[in-house]
Amino acid sequence: MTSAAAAGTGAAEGTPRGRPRSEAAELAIVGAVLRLLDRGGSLGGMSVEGIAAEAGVGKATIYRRWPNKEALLLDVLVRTELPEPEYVDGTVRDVLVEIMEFFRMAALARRERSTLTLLDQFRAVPELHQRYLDQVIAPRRARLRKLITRGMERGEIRADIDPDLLGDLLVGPMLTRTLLHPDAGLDDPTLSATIVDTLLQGIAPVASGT
Amino acid sequence: MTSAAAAGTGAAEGTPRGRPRSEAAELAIVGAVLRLLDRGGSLGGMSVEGIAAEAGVGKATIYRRWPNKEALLLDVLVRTELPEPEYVDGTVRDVLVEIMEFFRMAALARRERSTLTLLDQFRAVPELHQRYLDQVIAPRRARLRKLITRGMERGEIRADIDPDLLGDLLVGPMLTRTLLHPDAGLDDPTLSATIVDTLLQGIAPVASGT
Amino acid sequence: MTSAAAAGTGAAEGTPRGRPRSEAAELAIVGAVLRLLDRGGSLGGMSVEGIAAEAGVGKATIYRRWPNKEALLLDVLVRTELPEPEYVDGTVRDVLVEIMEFFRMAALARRERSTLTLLDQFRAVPELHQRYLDQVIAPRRARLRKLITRGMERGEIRADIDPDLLGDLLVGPMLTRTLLHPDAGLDDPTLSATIVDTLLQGIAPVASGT
Amino acid sequence: MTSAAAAGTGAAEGTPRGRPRSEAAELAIVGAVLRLLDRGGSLGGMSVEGIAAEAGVGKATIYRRWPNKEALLLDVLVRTELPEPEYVDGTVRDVLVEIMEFFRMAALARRERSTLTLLDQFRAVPELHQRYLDQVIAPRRARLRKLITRGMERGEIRADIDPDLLGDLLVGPMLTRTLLHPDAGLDDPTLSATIVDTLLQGIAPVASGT
DNA sequence: GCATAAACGAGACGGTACGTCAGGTCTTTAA
DNA sequence: TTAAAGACCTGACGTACCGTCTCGTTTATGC
Repeated sequence: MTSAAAAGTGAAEGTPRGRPRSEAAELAIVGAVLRLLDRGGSLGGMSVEGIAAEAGVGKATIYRRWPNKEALLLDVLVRTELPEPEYVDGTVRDVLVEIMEFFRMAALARRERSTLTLLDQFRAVPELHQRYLDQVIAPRRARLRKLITRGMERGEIRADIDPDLLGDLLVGPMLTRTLLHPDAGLDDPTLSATIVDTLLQGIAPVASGT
Repeated sequence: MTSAAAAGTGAAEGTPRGRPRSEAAELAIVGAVLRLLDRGGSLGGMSVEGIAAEAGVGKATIYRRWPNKEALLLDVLVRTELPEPEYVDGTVRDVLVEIMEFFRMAALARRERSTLTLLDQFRAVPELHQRYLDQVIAPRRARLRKLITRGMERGEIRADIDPDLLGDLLVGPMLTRTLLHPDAGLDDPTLSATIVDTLLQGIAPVASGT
Repeated sequence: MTSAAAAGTGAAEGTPRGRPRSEAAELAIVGAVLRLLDRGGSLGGMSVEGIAAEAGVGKATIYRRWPNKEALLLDVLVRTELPEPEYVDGTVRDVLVEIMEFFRMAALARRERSTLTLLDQFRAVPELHQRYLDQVIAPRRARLRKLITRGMERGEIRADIDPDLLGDLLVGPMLTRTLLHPDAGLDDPTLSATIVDTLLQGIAPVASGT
Repeated sequence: MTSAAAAGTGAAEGTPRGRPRSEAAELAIVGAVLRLLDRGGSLGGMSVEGIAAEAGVGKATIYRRWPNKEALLLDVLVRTELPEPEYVDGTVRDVLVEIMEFFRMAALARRERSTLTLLDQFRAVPELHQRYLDQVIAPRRARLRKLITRGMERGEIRADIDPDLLGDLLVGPMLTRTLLHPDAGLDDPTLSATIVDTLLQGIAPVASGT
């Protein structure tokens, strides 16, 4: 029905009869949502009528593509997910810092916080909730986990730690600073390095090795 | 204005004429919200009319106490905040584990996730946003920070770390598991200890091995 | 549900709880419809949103009173039915002329023509169709029939005619001139007398003529 | 749905080259309207989309032929107007009865009543209103008037009556029974004769000739 | 002990937005 | 070129809530 369906079904739709969906309209809609977000609107406070007006599009054109408001908003978030750079080579520590920088930037993009709103609203539409987790969160976690595992194999990270827990330890501070004390911290360019190094060294006093 | 105002202003209300506010109604309202939440409703999808009906109360009785829906929902969350136990004595490590257990329990109470929805919706009502941060988050952070500082003074924690960052490192995994992969992890009773110990030891391989 | 229901049920509504329906709003709605009609709108081309806007009223206030647009419009027609004067005494011929004048005036009120639209639209909602017939048409017919019967008893009208057919013969020309050639005839003040007299005399040449 | 029209119209599909089915589409459209009418639909409640679907035709194919919905519906009515028989010879009384029988049959065809809906809807499109009056009503009236005039010349009808009024007196009962009390009367085969004879004789008692 | 005054349940009020449907136009592919 | 299919914008439909405002009733205090 929407691009989700397109992603799901392989192909073989048969010949599409009738006037094809206007790609321009689709872009106008997504663009309108982003424009309204940047103009200070919150995701939850957005109305389909407002989006249609901003996009210069009929409401039906929106509902032809997305079954409801939440699906549209989620889709916009998925589409605007920043492209993660290729983390080429380097010590695991350096790549971790790089990944953390990506998270920091994504969070700073100020859309992240609103995202969480949807995660809750989607309890009523569980497949959407799952879709966000699958399409945005899971890939991030997978990349992180792969890097961590590699670090363990190389001997740069202790091998007796649950890689998932380590991922959470890394991502966690980004999340708390996005949600719980948003006024502080995210714009410190040394934050990523500090987090990674602190984790690497541990918080116990140096002498406590014994 | 509301019970918040009552808490804020000292007194000097003059003599209250007329029929006093029914405490029973207030309890019925809060109870209705909790009942609806437990029944699977999401915070965002809740309607004042539904709450009033569930509580057997007129809408005006709600609006007499809270200025709008968000304030009511936030207030319910604040009121149902679990009472934090007194963390008496013990090594810093043990107390940290205890605190983390409290966070884990609060998150498991399943209200936490919905809470985040409000944090975003409150961008439109910033003083409510601030109030949640002030009344729920800040106290938690303060307790945590105090404990960390004490740990540093006692030499149980390295003193060259930003205590706030350390707080974020501790709380982060609880948050990620609440929001980003809720299916896993929170019900593991050893989680808190694992997090604290991992942090204490660091994730780098033991340099001076053997 | 609406005034129809009120007319139907005898009484015993129990105590009406809550804020009572605003009579002002009801008047504003009906008034708005009439204003829009006078401004040239056709009954069929009228929108509930337009009516609500013209009346300065929320749409829900309309739908609280009438279940749909057609019911509202029909109700307006029923309410604005001209009060028929008391046809006191006089020869049957004179009273018939008087009645016909009433019909002519009602038709001239320019609402009659639009009424017919509803009569057809109501095929989908038969009870409304019936209601118009019952509340507007039937009373008119009854009055006419009573007068005709009286005329027969008094010997002023031939007794071997179906009174209903006679009623149709009288009303017919008003109807054709409203619907089928509206540009002509209705504003001739002698029309009613001409119809009645033509019918009384018959259209065949006077047998015992000369 | 695609070959529905082909199934409906029994026409030869023949060579699909060039311009295969201009006329077939037209017939399919008109046929679809009549089918929907017979199936109980009202003229006003008919949608172009429904007609197109029923006809197995694209909406554009309809709009290529008629400028709007009303024009289509009116055209269908005009096309399905019963062919009026040649009223050869006989006394004027007999021919009048014959004409009235034609009106009665047309009214019984049950399309007449819906017609009236259009007459009102056409206030917004006055030239359509006029067209129906011109193409359906006026010819009927002309024929009637001609006959009446002939009757007057022959001395079978009083010459001091407005022929148009007389036409209205004749047609009126058919109209009232179509619109105002549709349950009664139209299927009585003696109705036409009764109306004509009643009019000829007049409704005043016989003695009143003086 | 009786008047005053405010709170109470109920529900109507003017609005805004929802998701659907239809009107009339435009744009594809197939024949 | 013409047809079918169906997308496009517009605007109305009838519904659900928002936060406010009467209603008639109930329950405290103060004169």
